[in-house]
Amino acid sequence: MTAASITQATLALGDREGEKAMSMRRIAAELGCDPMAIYRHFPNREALLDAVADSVVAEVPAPGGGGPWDERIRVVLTGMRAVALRHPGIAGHIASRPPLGPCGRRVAGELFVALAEAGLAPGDVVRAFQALIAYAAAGLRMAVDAGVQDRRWQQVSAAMEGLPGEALPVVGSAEQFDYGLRLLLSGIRLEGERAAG
Amino acid sequence: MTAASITQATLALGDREGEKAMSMRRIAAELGCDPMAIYRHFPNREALLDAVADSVVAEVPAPGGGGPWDERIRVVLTGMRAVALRHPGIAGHIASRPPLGPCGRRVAGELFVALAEAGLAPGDVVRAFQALIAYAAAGLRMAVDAGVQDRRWQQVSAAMEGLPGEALPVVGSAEQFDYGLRLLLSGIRLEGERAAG
DNA sequence: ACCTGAACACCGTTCAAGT
DNA sequence: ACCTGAACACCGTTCAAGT
Repeated sequence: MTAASITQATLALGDREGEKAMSMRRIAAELGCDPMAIYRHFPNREALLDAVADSVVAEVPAPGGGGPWDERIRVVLTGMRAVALRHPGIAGHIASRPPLGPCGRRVAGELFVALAEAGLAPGDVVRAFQALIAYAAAGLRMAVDAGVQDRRWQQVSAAMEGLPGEALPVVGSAEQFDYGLRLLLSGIRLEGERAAG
Repeated sequence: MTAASITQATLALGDREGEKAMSMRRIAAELGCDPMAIYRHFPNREALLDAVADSVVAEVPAPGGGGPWDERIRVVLTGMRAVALRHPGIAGHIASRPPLGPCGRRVAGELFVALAEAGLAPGDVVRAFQALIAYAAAGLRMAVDAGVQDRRWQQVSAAMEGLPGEALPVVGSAEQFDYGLRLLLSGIRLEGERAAG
């Protein structure tokens, strides 16, 4: 019974049975221990889920050092989305509380470096970073909820006149995510050029 | 006991005592009725919260018809954020499930029209719309969580080298939200010009 | 001192029993 | 047929009692 074994069991349970299965009682049952035994390694459920989230973020690929800054940001953020969706149980948690453990900080560091390379002023690096993380979290949430929300979203889109109902991009899809990410990166590129020139 | 009176009581309870106070039992106590009485007007708690969310979105200001498309988008989305933050109990729900009731559809319609005016192709209107809504939802969530997360976010920002710790924008602030929104709008403007020219 | 599990204070929702 | 509230199947966390 270590913090790592609890984290691992929680992740496995979430992968298998979803978000709601990761309750203190169910996790304890999975480990064959008393629910209270978990509190010896984590102060509360939130802290445990943070640890699980960070363990998932560890899988996010590191972009090669050489490429252009915008491509590196795309690799990191689409990687984060893909990795989170491979673990459906914890994906919702990652989407609502961007993980800030050691692995989360590594990813954050990569984004900071790339944004500085884009030519942004230090304060704007932080602002753009937060905007990117916010967008990534929201894109992930849309993907997580897609099963539930798709029909509702399609309703809204279809209700708008003059739009071909059949050509609509799927809500929460990788393509949709990438489109918005490219919009943000265009805005950042422009801002960096403005600051530099 | 109408759907409207239940919605109103739920909103008042949430404003007063926060998200967790809006339980079926607490709402029933507020109304002086049996918890099950609510189920005659709403199939479940989710549907009730959707109705509350939509009633809040009714307060979102309509932009004047005349202004430029990007300014109108800013008015609508910053208005949505401000309105939601005036109702802290339901703000979290609005952030995670963009409201798609009648009032939500009115707001969506305004965004669609503005994006078409920007010169985007129909399919890209939908894509950009989803990106904007995702960003708005995420910005709202950051504002809602600011009390909880601020210190954690500041940690990450402060951990990055070469950044002046004192000049950091406040996480979830209106200023931070506006910065990211302007990045997206820059990207959209560029895309519209590219499609037109 | 450490650990356990019973108990507390809740949930959303079902459903049988009453009118 | 309509309505009520007891009951079901859960929660996260506290804390007293045991070792």
